[in-house]
Amino acid sequence: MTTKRYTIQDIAKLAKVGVGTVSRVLNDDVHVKKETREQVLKIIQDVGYRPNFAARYMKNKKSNLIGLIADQVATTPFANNIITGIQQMASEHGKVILVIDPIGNKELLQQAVRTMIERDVEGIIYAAMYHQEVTLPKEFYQIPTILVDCFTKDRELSSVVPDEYQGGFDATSFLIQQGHSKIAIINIGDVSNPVLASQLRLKGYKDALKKHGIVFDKELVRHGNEAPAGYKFAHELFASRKDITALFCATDRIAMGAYDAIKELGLSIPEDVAIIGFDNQEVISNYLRPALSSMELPHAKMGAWAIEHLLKGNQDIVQHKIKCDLIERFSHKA
Amino acid sequence: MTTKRYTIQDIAKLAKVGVGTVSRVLNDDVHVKKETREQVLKIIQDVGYRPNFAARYMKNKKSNLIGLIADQVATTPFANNIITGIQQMASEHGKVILVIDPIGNKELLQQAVRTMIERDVEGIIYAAMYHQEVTLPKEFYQIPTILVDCFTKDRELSSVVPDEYQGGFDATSFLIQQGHSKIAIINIGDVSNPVLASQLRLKGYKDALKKHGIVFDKELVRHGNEAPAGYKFAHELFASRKDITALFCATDRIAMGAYDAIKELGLSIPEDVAIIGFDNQEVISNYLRPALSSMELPHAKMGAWAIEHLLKGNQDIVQHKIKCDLIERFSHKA
DNA sequence: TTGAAAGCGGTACCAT
DNA sequence: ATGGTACCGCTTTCAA
Repeated sequence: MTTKRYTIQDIAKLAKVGVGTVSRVLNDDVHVKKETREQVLKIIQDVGYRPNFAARYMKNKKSNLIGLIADQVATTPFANNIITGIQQMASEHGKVILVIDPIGNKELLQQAVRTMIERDVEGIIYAAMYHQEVTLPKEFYQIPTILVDCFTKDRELSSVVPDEYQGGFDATSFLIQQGHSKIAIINIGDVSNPVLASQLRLKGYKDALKKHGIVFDKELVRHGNEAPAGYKFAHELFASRKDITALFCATDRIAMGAYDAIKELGLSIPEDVAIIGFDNQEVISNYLRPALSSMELPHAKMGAWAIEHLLKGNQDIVQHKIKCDLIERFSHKA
Repeated sequence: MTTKRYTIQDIAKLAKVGVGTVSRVLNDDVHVKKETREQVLKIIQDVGYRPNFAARYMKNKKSNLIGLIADQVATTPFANNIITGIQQMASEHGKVILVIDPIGNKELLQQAVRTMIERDVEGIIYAAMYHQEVTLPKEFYQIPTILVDCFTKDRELSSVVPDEYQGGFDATSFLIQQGHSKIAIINIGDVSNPVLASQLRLKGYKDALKKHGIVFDKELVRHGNEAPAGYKFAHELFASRKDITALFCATDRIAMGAYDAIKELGLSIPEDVAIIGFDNQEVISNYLRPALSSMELPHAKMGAWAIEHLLKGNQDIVQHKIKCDLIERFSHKA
């Protein structure tokens, strides 16, 4: 296996032409006689020759490489979506992706950027596992970088994040348009130290209420994480307040827990209560009974945007937000 | 931005030494006077010089690159696990990963291998989205390749797959040891045209029964896909056969549907029925109430094995199976 | 239309 | 311990 690799010289010799000529046919240069071209092509075929990329690079200095630093992909259920968005878009532009996961380690991160710089990537896309502020080593500032689902305090690196506020606003507005006015919300995180997404989604919720003249009732909001919180708070909410007819869960996982509680309470979805989730984590939203309508976190779109912005070559730094769309399923009336 | 890139010549000039010397300090060669080294190092620091990888490669011919072709990552909920397994192991060996997703397209696949050959990857890891037979273009055969979660008919490429049979066997044995003898199974796929995992898991189930002297009862087996099948068949099963005390679901998603049916039937997990899933798809198994015990598909381990086998440099082709471990949670009695 | 040769940025060998 | 230089595989310019 891994037999000797042929070089352009080998091909030239075999075809009894100069290396220049071989190079020309490789690059579809018109200045090659038809027969010569065919002859060379045949030999290339026969021996299975492939030009060496590094050698090419030495001349033209185009790496066609994009670095993707995806922190803690393992624990990120959405990672595939962003990787796919990036990868697909990149492929269309003839680019190839180098991935490194520094698994939350500062040193590995530093090393990752360096590796990428050494390989002369045309840019780096740094993706966090959830919408947050990050601090990055200075190397990032010497090379075109796009942040996905995160941003730096100094705002000197371009970023693309979901529009959490709009998501919260639209989810709530949708419920209101469906005729609901007593809309509870189980938000993510801690009231005292809320994550960004939490604050923004709640603000969207409040503003939607206000816009429709519904007074905000703080008894209707809870904060917690994951399915157990959804379960616990849905129980609390529906036990204490019989007037609630709709529930907005800041996470599909929270909704998953809420479903259990609601069913235990003998309430029916969507007849007695309408539910909207957030994240659109398909394994959950699609398989819940009834399937859960959810605000989609635009991971693939963020990835695609990142690549496009990178390849545009425009060095302006921009902070871009992408809309969260409501994916309608069956957790509310039509 | 992207100011001129310094070369080793620039550094040599600035440090007033020869390029050889700079190269030596870069490679930690001992034959450099301490002061000279420090001087050079300082300049490298100051200007932020990083050696060009391609130029290095031209001499030593080591790409330190591994190609990962992950087909349809987007639709594969486990992709992160295998990517992580590979990526982490690779990093430890100083390797870097080039990822391409041919999204199920033959032509893109062909192109992907070529790109990888051009970049002189040390090997390719091809990962499928679920355990299956695949047919690969001939280029794969000219370069060290490891197949993850799949294999070729000719068996001339090394592969690593989960031990589905053992998974089915162990899951069933576990239930039997818990005192169950009426164990239903909702398997994946179609009876008439079952996927490999389906056949193997079922065989494991049957053999475990036999080993413990329990006669196989074909009324206790169903075939279907995803949560809706789990829901439907669990209803059927428990309505018609009151003697069933345990259920083995060939997929956590199937179990998810089964949970709903069982709860609707007023049965309790784990008191009335014990359940074991398969795949250990954490977003589901972890968040179901009660959390679902499940046979883990060893994605990360397969990825790690693939890299290790690749880097061992041993060109023998081997078909490797990895054990599926039972991740115990709360869907059965302790 | 084609061949010869310089040069990309490193490494390593040969002198000194 | 250090500098000079050939060379890695390719592209491109120059001459023929």
